[in-house]
Amino acid sequence: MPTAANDYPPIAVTVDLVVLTVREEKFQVLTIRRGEEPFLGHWALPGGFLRPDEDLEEAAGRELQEETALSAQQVHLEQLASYGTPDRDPRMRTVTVAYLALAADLPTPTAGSDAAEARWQPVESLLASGLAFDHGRILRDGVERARAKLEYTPLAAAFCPPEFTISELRRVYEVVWGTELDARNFHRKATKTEGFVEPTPGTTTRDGGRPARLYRAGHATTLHPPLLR
Amino acid sequence: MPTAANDYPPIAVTVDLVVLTVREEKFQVLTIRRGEEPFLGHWALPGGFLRPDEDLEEAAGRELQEETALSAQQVHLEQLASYGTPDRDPRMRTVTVAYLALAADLPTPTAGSDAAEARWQPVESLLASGLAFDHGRILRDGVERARAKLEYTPLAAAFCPPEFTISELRRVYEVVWGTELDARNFHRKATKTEGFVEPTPGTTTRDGGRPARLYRAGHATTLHPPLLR
DNA sequence: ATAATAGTGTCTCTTAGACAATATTTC
DNA sequence: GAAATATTGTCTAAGAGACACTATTAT
Repeated sequence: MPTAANDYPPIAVTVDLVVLTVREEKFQVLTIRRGEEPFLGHWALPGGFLRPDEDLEEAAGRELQEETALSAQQVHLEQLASYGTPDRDPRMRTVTVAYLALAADLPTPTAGSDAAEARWQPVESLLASGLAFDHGRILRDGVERARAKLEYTPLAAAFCPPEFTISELRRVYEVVWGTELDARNFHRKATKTEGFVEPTPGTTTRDGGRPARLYRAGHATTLHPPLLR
Repeated sequence: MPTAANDYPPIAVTVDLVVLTVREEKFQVLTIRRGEEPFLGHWALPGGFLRPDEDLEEAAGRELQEETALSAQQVHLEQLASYGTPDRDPRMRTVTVAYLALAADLPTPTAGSDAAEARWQPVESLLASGLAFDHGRILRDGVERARAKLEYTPLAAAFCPPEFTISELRRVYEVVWGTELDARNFHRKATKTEGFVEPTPGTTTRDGGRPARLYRAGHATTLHPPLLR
């Protein structure tokens, strides 16, 4: 209930992105190398200021476009959480709204409009080596959100190209969860869970062996029953 | 990545609360009647400005204390989401971080430090009659979050007093979900799901009939298996 | 005794997980 | 044919939901 906005010093609002993908059989995140202090040379999550006339999700989509050349149509984008610890940025008081983006492993340039270096990095090693600001915590939260959502939503398909095989979908689960799944039981569950995947006429042999049917993402928003870890 | 904060006009950051409880067999939310324009006389969610030295959750806890005299120890408090549509407040640009609070039906004064009138209202009728600002959307998101979390977390106990019966726990599910559950099957699931509830030595007859064993909330953070709707 | 709520047992159906068997490719 | 992956089928154990039945209180 704003009553006296001027009583308080201004707070900068930023939007940060946790862009996740499955790449080379590893769960990876898009990082930017910082070109200035503080944390010069450290890796950080991409992000930037909220502009005066932008909605939050709009700002997230714009940053995504600027940093990855991925359009919001090609990725799943959802709000993750906000972070506002008073000293999270030593220069000024900032509150950041973090967004989670899940993308297929496209041949992404990963070259942003900034001169800053951009790179995909495996989530686990990056969490161990550390990130600028409180981005380690943000990444951890994003990874946990993604892992949890695979259980009860059809979101694994967001890590796949528009048409994919059941094996490709299964590998997403295996890489994101870090577990092994029985290919035969997974096949049955994925194809029988209402609205998870829908078959296309096509097949492919890109994974070797017998040709596999190609599927598209279904229309379900929730998996019944869930695919438990 | 803040580079030039002064390039942009200041944005006010507020914290709003969706405080939910089960009261008189209905799913209710704490509302405040607005004492000034805009939306004078309309119902709104409690909330206020983020102070210069406060973390987000700290501000949420403070507002909760001010509005309900409930301490953060007595309620479950978690971040819900942030809302920042440019015109969400006609007076100025604001971004609000909404928190979800789940409380037992204590004999709450519901009299805040403000002179504003505070009242518990049934969620459904309030969503139908409308709320100030975008608080209808925030409430809707909070209600949906609460409903979903009952499925796979032991959070229903947050709506109960420290010691409760299985029937009281079941009524939480029935009221929040708006469904009827089989008392016998529910009893078996609740008591057998690892870490959901743990028995105490006591019993009570406050619900009538045969004395019921009293339980406390268990230590689990996730229910295996989930209690599906 | 009757009403009310608590709690246990039983039965059936569905699903999960283990794993055998078959199908269709490439080399 | 051998190797690789896809897909279907079968078996067993566990959980969900329907519901009979027993237990313990108040009136």
